[in-house]
Amino acid sequence: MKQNATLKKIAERLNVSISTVSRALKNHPDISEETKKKINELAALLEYDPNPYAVNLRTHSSKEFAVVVPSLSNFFYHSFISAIEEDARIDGYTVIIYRSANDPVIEQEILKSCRHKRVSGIFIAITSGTKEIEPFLKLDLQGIPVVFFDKVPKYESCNKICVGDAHAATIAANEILKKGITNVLAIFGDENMSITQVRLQKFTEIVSGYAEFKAVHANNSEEAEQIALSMIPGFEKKRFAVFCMSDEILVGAMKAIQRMGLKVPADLGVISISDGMIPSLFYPEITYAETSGFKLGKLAFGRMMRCIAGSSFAQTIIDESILIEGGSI
Amino acid sequence: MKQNATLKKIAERLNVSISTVSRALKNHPDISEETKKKINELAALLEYDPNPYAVNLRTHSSKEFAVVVPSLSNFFYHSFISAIEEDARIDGYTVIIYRSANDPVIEQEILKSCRHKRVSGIFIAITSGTKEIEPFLKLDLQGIPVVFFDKVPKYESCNKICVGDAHAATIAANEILKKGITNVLAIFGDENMSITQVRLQKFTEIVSGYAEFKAVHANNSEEAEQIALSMIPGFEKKRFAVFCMSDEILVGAMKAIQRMGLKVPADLGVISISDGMIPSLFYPEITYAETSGFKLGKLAFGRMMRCIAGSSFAQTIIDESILIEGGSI
DNA sequence: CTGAAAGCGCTTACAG
DNA sequence: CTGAAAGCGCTTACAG
Repeated sequence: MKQNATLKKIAERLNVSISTVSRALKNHPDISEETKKKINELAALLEYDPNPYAVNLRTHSSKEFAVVVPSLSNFFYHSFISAIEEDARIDGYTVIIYRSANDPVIEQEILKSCRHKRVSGIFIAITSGTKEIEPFLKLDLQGIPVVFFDKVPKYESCNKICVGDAHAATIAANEILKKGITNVLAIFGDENMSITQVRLQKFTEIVSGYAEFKAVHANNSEEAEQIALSMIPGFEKKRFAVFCMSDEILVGAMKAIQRMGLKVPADLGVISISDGMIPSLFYPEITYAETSGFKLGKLAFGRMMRCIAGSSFAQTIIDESILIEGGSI
Repeated sequence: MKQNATLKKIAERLNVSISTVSRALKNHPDISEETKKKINELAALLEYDPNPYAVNLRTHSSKEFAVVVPSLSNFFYHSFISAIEEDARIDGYTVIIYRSANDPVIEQEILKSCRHKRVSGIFIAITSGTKEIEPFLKLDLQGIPVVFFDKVPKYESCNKICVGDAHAATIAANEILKKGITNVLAIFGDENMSITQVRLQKFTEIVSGYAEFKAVHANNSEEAEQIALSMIPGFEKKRFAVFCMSDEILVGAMKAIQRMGLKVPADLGVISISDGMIPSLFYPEITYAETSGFKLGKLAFGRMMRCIAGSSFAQTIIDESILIEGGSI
């Protein structure tokens, strides 16, 4: 088993002190060019890399961000994480990803682990069962900034970066009206989720008066499929569209549409709110109001860096959506 | 900013030595029950938790596993990681997830980071561009076991846990013959991946002689779509099926099929190898040979624990698949 | 320009 | 049963 190089080994081989090696490697101005040169050469040869545990123990900083998500198999979070990683790399931070499995107990354990590791900051989408937010605030007080994203607590004074639900619903609703659709089946998710409420309210506000529409709720793909199967036949197919609030709903609705052998967009239009992965699986691709995980990640990272720089002013940032046309409406 | 409790603080408050506190907290038999009791009580009160950096610096072990995957938005990896986390939790290990973004350079950086952190072990699905495996073998020599899964190198003597590619291909091929299909378009992935080669070889072996078939390669969904678009029209639609080696291929093929307005399974059959997420998005659902990430994770973890226990005997474990019927063939 | 020394928080062989 | 001491690998104020 090959030993890792240490400052001590380099110092011994070169007959200098450990301090000098340490300084030379950090390009400290005190050290002569000559000394620096020979130290850096040997370090390269030995593939020296500082032991992060020792560094952390000394400096109390880890240059490591944690991202905590309920689930990984989610294109939205994936894009979010990509954005964080992209920016973190530039600033010399490492990103570690934790999965809470949507379990508040596991979430607490992860938090504890982050605290002990003194991560530089935490990006987190909380579980649907997360009740207490004191542990998060405590971290903030200990100097570990917490930036909530997507699934955020209701509590006011914390850093939150969210998808603009009202805006996304507005975009989708406007597109429906613009296309001259007059009959709409709008399928929403779980009635208790705040994101459902916001999307429903805004959508209704815009569409009502201009189109006949029916709003229904489905708790999962199967329910959405059943609803679509039973309700679509009742609509006059002319100038008719189905609006799906989320990917989950869209998947169910599309199954029903395929099952009934209907053609999109000839027989009916389809429009949804999505991050774009699921809509791209169909032909024609589904038109959607984009909620971009990537953009959200960029915003969150910016906020985080400002927290680290000392801005303790909690702030809510909301990301707006744009319409991505896919030919389904 | 609240300070974290340390052994020293507890020792001072209780007028005992640091050594005693350390031992009491580990339930060392030398320490009297009485002393243990008061120390544990204060530790609980102060929410003492050992500084992992200090522990690691001393003991050279982290009780932390790394899982490295090319992508997160992948149901297969998600199930794999769930299985690892489930088992790791039981044994007191933490799991950290790294994303290589299918970039060999980032993969190397992650490896370096794992080495410096002296993780207890690494589970890795390599990138498609990974050429050198010495860095992995070096880790193994340094006492950090590496268990490859799913995307594994060709090199013989390493720990590999794979989907039973030959078996999955066999199941799919047999189902095709069983259904009386005589014309097959088989779309495979990147020719350089060993998984492609194995699946292609086995599939060919079984189908040839019984059906007319054409095997082609696509490096991504778009290529698969183009291939399907250009080649499907050339086939006699009677008793014809498309075989897709992976989800990526399936997505492309299904887009082409929808685009051409063909009906599944009336016009043509479709069968694939998958973990089951993508096949369930269509109607009818796609029939597939199941490769379970969860089962693979359980196998990989078992192998890892045996490595840690000292079994240096490299071993390839293969997980077998089963056929999940969806009505597409 | 360079080095000796202290200390981050822990573990553990050694001594008593 | 308990403690003093060394040491993991690093950084940095202090001294020269």
